[in-house]
This record gives sequence, structure tokens and C-alpha cells, in this order.
Amino acid sequence: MGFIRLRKDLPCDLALSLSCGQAFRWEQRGDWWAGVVEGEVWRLRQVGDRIEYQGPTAARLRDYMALDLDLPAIQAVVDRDPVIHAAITACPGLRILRQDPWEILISFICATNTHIPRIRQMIGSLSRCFGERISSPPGAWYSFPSPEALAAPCRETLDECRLGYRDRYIHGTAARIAEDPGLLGRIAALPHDEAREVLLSFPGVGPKAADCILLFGFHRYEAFPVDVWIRRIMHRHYLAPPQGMKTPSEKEDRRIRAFGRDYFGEWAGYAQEFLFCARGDLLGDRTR
DNA sequence: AGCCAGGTCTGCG
DNA sequence: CGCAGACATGGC
Repeated sequence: MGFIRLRKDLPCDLALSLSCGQAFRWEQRGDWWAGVVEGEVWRLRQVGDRIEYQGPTAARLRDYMALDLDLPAIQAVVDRDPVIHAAITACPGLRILRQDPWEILISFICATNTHIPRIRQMIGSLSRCFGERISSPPGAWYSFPSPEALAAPCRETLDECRLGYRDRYIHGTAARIAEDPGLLGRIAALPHDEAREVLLSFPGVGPKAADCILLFGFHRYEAFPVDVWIRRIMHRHYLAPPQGMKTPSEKEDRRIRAFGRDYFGEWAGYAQEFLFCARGDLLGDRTR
């Protein structure tokens, strides 16, 4: 049990960062947050400029929360117009966490065509079914399952996790990582576009998932994931949709992605997160 | 009941 | 290449 004090010029909003849809294993219990990070239970609480912690070391927590990054400077770089300015203002202290690439890979395969609460549910049941029980502290805590653990079961067993059609993608991707454990490490060393190509070769990983994996798992801050919400925001505020566009096309998403990366620059991923977290305000939609 | 969700895959021209 | 449909599941 310890605490770190946030420097005034390096703000951080713990609750916002843990709950905004980039991490799926955090639960709020009173004013504490509890979650499993790389096989250990962490408990965190923010009181003003203090973050109290149980589980990690101070250095490990600082790295997870990316407190070394100059958030105000990043905000200043992407703060190019009133729309993104409003988004930045709406989510002060939002930080992109440094999470485990393997867990992020599987998480964003689960994230296709569903809601954030159900992604949490799927990740939770995968961990309960195939993770290892954590002995201390007491409680029903499970590590995120290893590639071997997810590659081993036959699909009937995976069925218990209610993954829908994603089960075969999870299984296939896990099998590939299990047989080549060094692959994720090599991806980390590749240039952005080559890393993206490799990710796209995994079953269940398309353009959007690949960009989320690059951003949240590999800390590639130029990645600009385009999902339904970002598409709506960009069409409404930045890029008029093509005449006669009915159903969203991959071609159009590619155009949005290229625009976002060029317009917001090397921190485009942060801009995307500000827009995503402020989506309710930017779309005048109260339904989340 | 019908539509939608932090999309991807397949099959066709 | 680009487009249309299919696809599991659950919430509203």
C-alpha cells in the first residue's frame, strides 16, 4: 500500500482512464478500483492529486498510467479546432494506458460489433474459464489466460464464454501466438505499417481492431482507430460523407483514418480517444 | 419485435 | 479492388 502524488503539470484522471473503454478488467467498488494487471490484483484510488495503490510498485503504476508522458503538451499538439478542443475539455486527465499486447489483442477481437459492457463480460468469462486463479488477495480473481490456455480448448469449451462467432477467431489467434511466442515481441519492433500488416493477418483482426491494438497494446500513438462513433463524429464535424453513401464502407473508413492521422499528427491516437470519450457531447446523444 | 453495437469475413463481379 | 450479406449475442 502506497501512494504517488501527481505533479500539477502532469494531470491524470484515474476513473476516467480506467472506465472509458480502453481497458476491460477494472471494477469500481466504492471509490476504489480493482483489476487484474499481468496476473496481479491491483487496487487504486484517486483523491485529488494523490493516487493510492495496492498491488503494483510505484514505478510500475507510473508506467501503466503513462505518467511520464506530458499530457498537456500532447493536448496542445492536437488542439487544432473548436471540436477537438471541446473533446479535450470534456475529458481532462484522460490517459492512454500501457497495457499488455496479448491481452489487448484478444480484447479487441472480442470488441467487434458489440457493446463495451459485453466486451467486459466476455473478457471476464474468458479469464474465469481459462485464466489461473490468483491466491492472494483472497477473492475470485483470475489472470488473463495465456495463449496456450486459449489455444488448447476445443471450441465447445470456448462456447461457455458466449463469444458468439468470435470464438474461432480467438482460438485461431491464440494458436498462432502459442506456436510462435516471440511474434508479439517482433511486432513491437516493426515500423507502424508493417506491424499493422502482421496484426491484420490474425483471424478476427481487421483495420479497426488492428489500430486499437497498435494504440492500446503497442503504444503507437499515431494509430487512429475508426469505429462507428468516430465515423459519425468525423462525418459530422470534419469530413462530409460521400454523396449517396448508404452503408459505411471500408474505403470510407480508410479515408477517415488517413485524414485523422494527417490532421492530428503523431498523437492522432490521443485525439481519437478524446473524441471517442466525448462522443456523447459531440453527437448530442445522451445514450452513452 | 426490430435495430444496434469500439467489425470482420466470405463470396461475387 | 470494391461492394453486399452473413454472422452470435444481448440490451434497449
